[in-house]
Amino acid sequence: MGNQRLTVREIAELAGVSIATVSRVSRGIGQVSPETRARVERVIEEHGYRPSQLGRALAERKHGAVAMVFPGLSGPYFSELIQGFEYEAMEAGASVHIVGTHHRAAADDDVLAISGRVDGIAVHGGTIQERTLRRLAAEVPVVVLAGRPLDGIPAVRADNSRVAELTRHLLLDHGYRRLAFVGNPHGSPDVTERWEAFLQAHREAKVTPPKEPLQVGMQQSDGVIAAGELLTGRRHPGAIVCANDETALGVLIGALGRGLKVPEDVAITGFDDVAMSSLVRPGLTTIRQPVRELGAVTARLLIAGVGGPGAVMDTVLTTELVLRGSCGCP
Amino acid sequence: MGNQRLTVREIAELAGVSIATVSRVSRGIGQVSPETRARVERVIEEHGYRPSQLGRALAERKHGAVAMVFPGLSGPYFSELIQGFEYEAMEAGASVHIVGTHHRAAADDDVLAISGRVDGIAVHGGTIQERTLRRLAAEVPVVVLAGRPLDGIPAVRADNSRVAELTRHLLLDHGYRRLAFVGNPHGSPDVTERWEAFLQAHREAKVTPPKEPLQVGMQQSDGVIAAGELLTGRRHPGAIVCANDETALGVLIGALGRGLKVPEDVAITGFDDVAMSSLVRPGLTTIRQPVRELGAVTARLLIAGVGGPGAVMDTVLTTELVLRGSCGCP
DNA sequence: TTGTATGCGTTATCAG
DNA sequence: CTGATAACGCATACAA
Repeated sequence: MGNQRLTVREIAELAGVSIATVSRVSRGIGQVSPETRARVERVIEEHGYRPSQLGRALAERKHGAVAMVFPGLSGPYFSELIQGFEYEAMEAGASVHIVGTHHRAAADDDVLAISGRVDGIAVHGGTIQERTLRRLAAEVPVVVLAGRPLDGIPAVRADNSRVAELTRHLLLDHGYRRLAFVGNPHGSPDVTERWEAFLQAHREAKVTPPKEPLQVGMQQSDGVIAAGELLTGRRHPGAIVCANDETALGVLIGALGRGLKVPEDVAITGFDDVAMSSLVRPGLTTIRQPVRELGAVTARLLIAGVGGPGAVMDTVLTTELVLRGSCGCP
Repeated sequence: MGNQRLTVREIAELAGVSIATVSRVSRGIGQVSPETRARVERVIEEHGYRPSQLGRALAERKHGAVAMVFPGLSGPYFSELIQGFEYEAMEAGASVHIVGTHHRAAADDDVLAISGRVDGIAVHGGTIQERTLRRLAAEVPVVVLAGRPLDGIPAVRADNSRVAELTRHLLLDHGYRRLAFVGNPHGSPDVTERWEAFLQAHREAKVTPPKEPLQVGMQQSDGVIAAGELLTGRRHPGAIVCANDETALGVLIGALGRGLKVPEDVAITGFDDVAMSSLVRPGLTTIRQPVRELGAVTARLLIAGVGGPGAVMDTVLTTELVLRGSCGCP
């Protein structure tokens, strides 16, 4: 198992040609006589020769690989995102590296270290420090995924401002007066924009927003915790706007577990429109973002090559308000 | 953005030393005088020099990278698995590649192609053809993840035979007579073993098992479909044993959606013990497997180096029966 | 302690 | 159409 691989030289020896000819045959380019080609191909086939990606990458000064950096693989959002990225990259013939930061101290170093192995890196918003990001971009093409463009670093993201539309819907169409926001803007550009859109809608509607968001993580368990915080006292908010679907589902579970009725006692909304959101009762009102497409677009951008004159600096994908039962809609 | 990287030669020039000395300093090994070291380190720091992983890998004949091949990133099982693998590999200083086959025709080729970029590959059971697997193992160390060892290829997996214990519990403790099995053994070694354990328990209990499993996929939506198949007629099974939690949750949703009571009208069990399984009502009776650990162990094995004399050929992690409400337990 | 020279596996540029 | 040879960026045995 794991035998020595043969090299061009050995194949050349075996086929009685030069290494240049082997290279031409194995890549299918250049002028080679049919007989020579056939002979070399036979030897290659016989010995299962496969050119070393390493040697090739070194000679071509190009890795044929891209990387994606994200905090962790928790929940359907990141699964979809990575899947979209990976699929698109593989289709384009690029190998895919992943780096989960997992809030490790060494994460920034790991990200910098990987810059020497890839032609481009997609960094999920809020996973590494800004200075690390800048330094990284000085070494290799970078795209910020789910974050804002920074200096010369382009971004691919979804339109978070639609949270304003959702908030208006809750305030104006349903008449809720006291809304809560669940999610931590620190460290997540997405959550920051959603919180800002939430505030913006309050200002426009001349309704007093909560002073602060309820700062919890992005996982379902965090939603359960949030429900505990928000729904204990007798005077709880009429509607809870969550930064993503996973926390919203956690809040939903927490609310139902407390014997509250949704949306009669409390309305709940999310962001993402993950699969589960249409399956729960009541269905979760949310904002659909094309997560998979987000990953795919990022991969395409990275492979096409970022930077250069007239390059795309900011790609914002549209989102869509999805009304289900949890906000009070029928 | 994406500037030219400096090479050893340039740093050597700038520091007024040879490339060998730069290499020694950047690797922190070998004998270098304190003054020289300090001078070189200053130049390295100043210019943000970082040795090319490529050149290094080529010279050391070692990539410092491992890969994991899996069908797709659907659901918490694969998220956890990859996370365990990735975390462990990064801790060990190895970069991580991922390859999703997505049932693509070119998948086998992609897997073979990546063999030239890594020091070892973990292949999830049932994702590529056996002959591809053998061929791959001839080129690079391979570990089968969630499958059986094959020839010289070692495996890391969970103890699926515990499904027999679960099945006995349903047959003997609860007295169900007609059980159904949801899952497609073809193409998944795990499901094959679970189905066999299911049959085995029936034989031991002298109860007639169903002739065939209900062959659907592994996702929640497949469970919903399965519920449609199994729960339409008046005479449905008393208990439904699902190949994994995700389908079980789908069946649960389908059952509740039909107005059936769980477990009174139909019992449902799963496999994995994903987070959601303890949150739903009734709680899902299932078998807990250490998914994350599975990924971690695989990464460790790959990095330690497979093959060689006295190497571990088969690692089976223990599983645990988790009784909750969905089987009829209080 | 430091430097020189060679090799790692490929591609690419020239001659022939 | 084919071959010799120089990069590519680094590590390392060997020499100084």
